[in-house]
Amino acid sequence: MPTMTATERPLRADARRNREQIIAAAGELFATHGHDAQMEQIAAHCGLGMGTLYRHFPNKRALLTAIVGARFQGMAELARAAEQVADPGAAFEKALRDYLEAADGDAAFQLALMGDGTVNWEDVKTEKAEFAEIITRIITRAVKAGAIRPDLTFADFPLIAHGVISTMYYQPAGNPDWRRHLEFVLAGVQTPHP
Amino acid sequence: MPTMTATERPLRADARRNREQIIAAAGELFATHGHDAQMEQIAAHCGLGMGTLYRHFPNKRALLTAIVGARFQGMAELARAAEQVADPGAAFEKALRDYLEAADGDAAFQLALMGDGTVNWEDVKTEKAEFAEIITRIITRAVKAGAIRPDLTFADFPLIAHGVISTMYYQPAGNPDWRRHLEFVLAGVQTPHP
DNA sequence: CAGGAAGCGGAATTACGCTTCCGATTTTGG
DNA sequence: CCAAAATCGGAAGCGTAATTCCGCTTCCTG
Repeated sequence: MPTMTATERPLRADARRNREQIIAAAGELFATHGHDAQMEQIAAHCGLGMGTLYRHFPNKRALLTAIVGARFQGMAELARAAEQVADPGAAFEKALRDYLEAADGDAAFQLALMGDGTVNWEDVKTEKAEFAEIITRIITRAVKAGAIRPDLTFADFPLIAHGVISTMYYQPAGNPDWRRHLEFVLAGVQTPHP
Repeated sequence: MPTMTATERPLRADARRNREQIIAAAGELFATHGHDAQMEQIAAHCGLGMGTLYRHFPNKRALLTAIVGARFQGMAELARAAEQVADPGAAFEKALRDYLEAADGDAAFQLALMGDGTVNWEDVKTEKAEFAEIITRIITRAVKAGAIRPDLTFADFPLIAHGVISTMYYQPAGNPDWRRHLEFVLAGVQTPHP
């Protein structure tokens, strides 16, 4: 029950402020340093003490999970936008491109997407399902239109995306190799010629 | 100067035995547990003490590097075999397939190939160069024969291979998803149709 | 087969980072 | 403005795993 907060009085003003600061700082530091970002760094970055940090998030994993949840909402947003593209093939391509573009530069999100064990997926179930649903629709439409391999399913989306993401992750930030990698993958996903 | 061992007396018999045991055990444990394999586990697995382990390898990184070096020699062997295939396109495909097949099930080698920072590449320069040379020849030949994209170079080999390897690594061992991923990648690397 | 160099064992040392604790401080409701 | 409740700060506690140290043992040479 991640967010079963029915009868809960609103946070005290300072607490809300701090919580936001924490999420912002942690998002930034995790993006830069991946899971190696330290709790102390994060607290310091906000000018807060450890106690405060731990009052808001019981442990590092919970903090990371909260951030990944937020990122996923952003992804769903992007996917919805891609869905608006008229051409089914172009819509799929945009969805994939935007997804990767969004992951670029965010080491912790990359790790999370690749499936290292540092996120409580239980607590992001909803956000993830929302995203999956949209992508599924996009893929189905593109397949029906004959724009991409007919055997492509939603399960392939993480597969191919994560491959490209690993190129991002294990390369110095800013290295553009992954875009070339993406071109190969996109070519491979096209409807094969006879 | 990694191996500038000119005037070096041969290891004592027991020492040589132990060194081999260490490499074997470490190779196994790193394969199974990745970089999380512990030095103590490795020592125990050989029935040796920590001191012995550290006499042979000054630290964990050196041990890992030694093992990756050995693996790379194996890779070069495989690449040479692939080069014997008459059809240039098939040779390339075999080289890629065999490379990945060899990495399957070896978590530490996968990490190393993806480029996490746990290997001293300096100390494996030779083995790596040897491998690169062979793969370069294979790619050049396949390009000339028109079997694969004309813009493909050696630099793309790690790129596409590592994408697939990340699917291996971040999936429970034995999961075959990466083979499907590989099919996409192979399709994407083919000469594009007009 | 004796002497000494080369090796070995494994407990103790270090280092590092997450997490906990609790007195001090700030906010809020009346 | 006051007292209770909610928050905060940051030093101390812990667990983990690499690495070091050094007295003891085993192999090799003459």
